[in-house]
Amino acid sequence: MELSKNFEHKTSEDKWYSYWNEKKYFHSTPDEREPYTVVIPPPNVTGVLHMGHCLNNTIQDILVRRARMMGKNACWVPGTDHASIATEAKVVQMLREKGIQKASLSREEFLGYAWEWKEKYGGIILQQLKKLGCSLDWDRTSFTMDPDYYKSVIGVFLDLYEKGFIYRGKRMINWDVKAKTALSDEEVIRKETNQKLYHLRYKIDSTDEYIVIATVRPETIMGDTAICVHPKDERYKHLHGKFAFVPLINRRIPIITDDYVTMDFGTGALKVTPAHDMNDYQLGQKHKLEVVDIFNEDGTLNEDAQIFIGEDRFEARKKIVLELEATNHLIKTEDYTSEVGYSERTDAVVEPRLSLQWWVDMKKIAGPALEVVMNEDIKFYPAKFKNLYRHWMENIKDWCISRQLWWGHRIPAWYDQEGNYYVAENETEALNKWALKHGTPPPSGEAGRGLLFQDEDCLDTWFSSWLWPFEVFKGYSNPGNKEVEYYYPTNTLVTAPEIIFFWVARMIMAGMEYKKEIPFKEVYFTGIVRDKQGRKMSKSLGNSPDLLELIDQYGADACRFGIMISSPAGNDLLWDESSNEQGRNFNNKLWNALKLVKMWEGRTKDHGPQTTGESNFAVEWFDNRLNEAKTEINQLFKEFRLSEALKTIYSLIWDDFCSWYLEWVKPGFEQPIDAAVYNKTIYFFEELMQLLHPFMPFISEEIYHLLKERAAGDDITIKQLSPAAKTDKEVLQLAIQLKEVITALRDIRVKNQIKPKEAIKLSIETNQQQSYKLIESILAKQLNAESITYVSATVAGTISAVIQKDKFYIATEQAIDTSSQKEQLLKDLEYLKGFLLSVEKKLGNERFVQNAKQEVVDIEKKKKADAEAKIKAIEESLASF
RNA sequence: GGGAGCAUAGCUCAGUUGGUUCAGAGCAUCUGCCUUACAAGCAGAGGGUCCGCGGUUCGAGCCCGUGUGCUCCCA
Repeated sequence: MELSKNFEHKTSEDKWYSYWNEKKYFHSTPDEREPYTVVIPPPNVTGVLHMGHCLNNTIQDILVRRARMMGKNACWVPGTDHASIATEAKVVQMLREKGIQKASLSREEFLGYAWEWKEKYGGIILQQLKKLGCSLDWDRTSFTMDPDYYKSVIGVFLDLYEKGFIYRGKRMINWDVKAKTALSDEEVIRKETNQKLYHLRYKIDSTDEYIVIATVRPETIMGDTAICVHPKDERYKHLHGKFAFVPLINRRIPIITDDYVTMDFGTGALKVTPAHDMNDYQLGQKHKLEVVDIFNEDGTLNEDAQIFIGEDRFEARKKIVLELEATNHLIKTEDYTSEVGYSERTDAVVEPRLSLQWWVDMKKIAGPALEVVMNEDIKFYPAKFKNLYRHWMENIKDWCISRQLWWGHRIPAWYDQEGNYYVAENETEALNKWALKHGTPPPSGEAGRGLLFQDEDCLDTWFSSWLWPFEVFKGYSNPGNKEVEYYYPTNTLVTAPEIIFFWVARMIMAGMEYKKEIPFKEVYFTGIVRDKQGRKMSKSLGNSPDLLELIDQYGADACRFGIMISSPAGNDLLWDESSNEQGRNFNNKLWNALKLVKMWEGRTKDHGPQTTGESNFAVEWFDNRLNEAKTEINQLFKEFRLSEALKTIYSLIWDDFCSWYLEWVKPGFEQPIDAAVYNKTIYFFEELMQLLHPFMPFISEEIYHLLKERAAGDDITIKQLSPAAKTDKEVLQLAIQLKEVITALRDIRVKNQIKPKEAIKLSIETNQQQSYKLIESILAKQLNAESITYVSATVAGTISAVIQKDKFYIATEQAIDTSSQKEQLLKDLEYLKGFLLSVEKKLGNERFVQNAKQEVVDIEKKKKADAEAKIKAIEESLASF
């Protein structure tokens, strides 16, 4: 069969992915084998694949595919989460484009549109994972709002409420004015922002004096209910207990003292706005200050502001500054940088807001989750994240779980007219609780209707995704079922460190609370994908390439290679498109090696002229080298050093297999190849493809099938890796020596400008002639030597070289440039003498000989002997000039 | 303000109880090759005060202290 010039990734990818799927290779059912379970970090339904997904999912696929090839029952569960804020924003936008206002719709109508949107777009990202080659069990695709899953989320809420772990409370929360919902602390991104610090003066009551405060938020002065100074601040001592007037609205507010105030910041006088600042709120509670909330939920000013009613907060800021200036209240303006909170999803500046929300009391649930990480029941890779985790867990704050959104799990709480609430599975249950409280029989049918109304809010998305590791197996909705018993705890969680608190910590809490067992045995934290300049890839910067385009251009295997080769374990990676080129080039290399081997297929011959030492040694060596590499790779996988494992495989294939082995066994032009060597070569190639398969699944499957005819079902995806065999150190060592000799003598050829086509006559002066006999014909072929002879003295009129302890003489037609040789030998000699000196010094040091381990001393002695032998050889060579 | 991490070749990084000829790899660079698998390639080469300073040790890229620079997380 004629092979194409290059590997054609497009046809190969489609062909093999659908083949694997048809064969159900990725589908898992419980059996007697050991399970290897991975649940995908559910991508957000609104998302499309980006480089972070590429890294994260490639890693998972590598682990899963390798487990599948090592006798495990591998199960990788796909799915998505409902992403309440992001999805609701998308749906609202879609409606707006259709000319529909959300406010004009009922909750049911809105949810109808939302589901429609989810059905249409929500699966895109999962389809994209197929393009990447991910071996997910598609029959298990889960969604956090699937009916059973939904019920479980509600069930968990009820249970935690019953246990007293959930409460409702009025507290300061992060308010997203765009999405009009509360956010948890983790959903707020702090960014350095350039601002202005305005110095404003407030008139003191009954005097002509003023007090000057500094603020970045002049638009909130209408919410001021005090001015606070440090009790020891001499500048303000005479004002203690007095009152000041808020400019423009003339509210009379007290001047209070608290050592919370930093004297040397601003003017040392702080305006206190309890409704609109976290710290001011606490100060307000301590001093029992009035709370004046001047904002609407969309960030515009309300009637309590008295002025600029209906204006947006930032518009109001501009206008009030002008007004303050006009009325002579603005003293000066300074540039100032500080951190401002932005909504993770909408990028709106977060408004601190006093609000009644639902909370999880984290101190009650976090304990066991800290324990299992600290004692390494759950192992973190890299381990440095343990510290971060501990710090957060030990300073844990309550979790605000209510969101003022419709898309999500609706909070199962019902209110009566008197403001009492009843947490229950459904309205009937709530009515029962209401009846119990009021000492009446539960109303039925029409009588109960309209009596209670359900909480309008829904739950934080993470309140559903923290159940993911067991609920994808219905571990809560159908406890003790066969699947969850088999697959849980899962094995490896692969995720980004930025969601360690959002998700990882909370999954551990949920696992410990509801399964009394860890949710996963190890967590592998990937790095962040950055661009060449080290900037995080993001939509707003526009520095994130389109992954599907890259796959189209380079192929999925090349993209997987590109991201993995530049990804040191657990560290951020600087990704550059050129790494995909490296992947594509590697594909090309593999393809060409295949073409070479296939050329031999019709030309095998039993005991042909190629059955010589060269092939035997080459085969024996590569067999050992392969097993040596397998052992290394096993170890690297144990330590999650996947990038290193890929580098090892890359070098094994490119350098050892292609550059050395194939050249050593390659027959002359149109010459036959020994059948035994050919079969061994096919076997080696297969083994290499198996090692490579988890990293580059498509081309490895393709080549596996082109190497020879395969029986039905003989596919690399499910072929089991054979264990690493013991290696013969002598063979490996001899090959290293052989390669060194070839490289050094090639260097001499280049330096003496001997044309590649020009044959040389090689003489070797050595005391290990037996070893050279084994590799003689390889040497001859690799160096284009027409003859190799063994000598016991210098050969006159040749180029000489000293490699290790042996001397080599190259006879050529060309004139010899002895000066450069001599120069090189002198340089080597000088280095060796210096080296010898340092070794002798070490050995002459009594304390070294006494203190160092015996093997270290022995090594030094060997170094000394080797150096002396080599010096002798060089000196002899030099003498012959 | 609190905590964590990093600093090794032009770039990205290995360097695993301190001890081989230990100063490495890949990419990039340079030189020579269109050698019948591969120019997306082959052969070869150059390149580093292991951030500065001090200490421990027979011995430090590795351990300790300190300074500098950078990054991240939390307030």
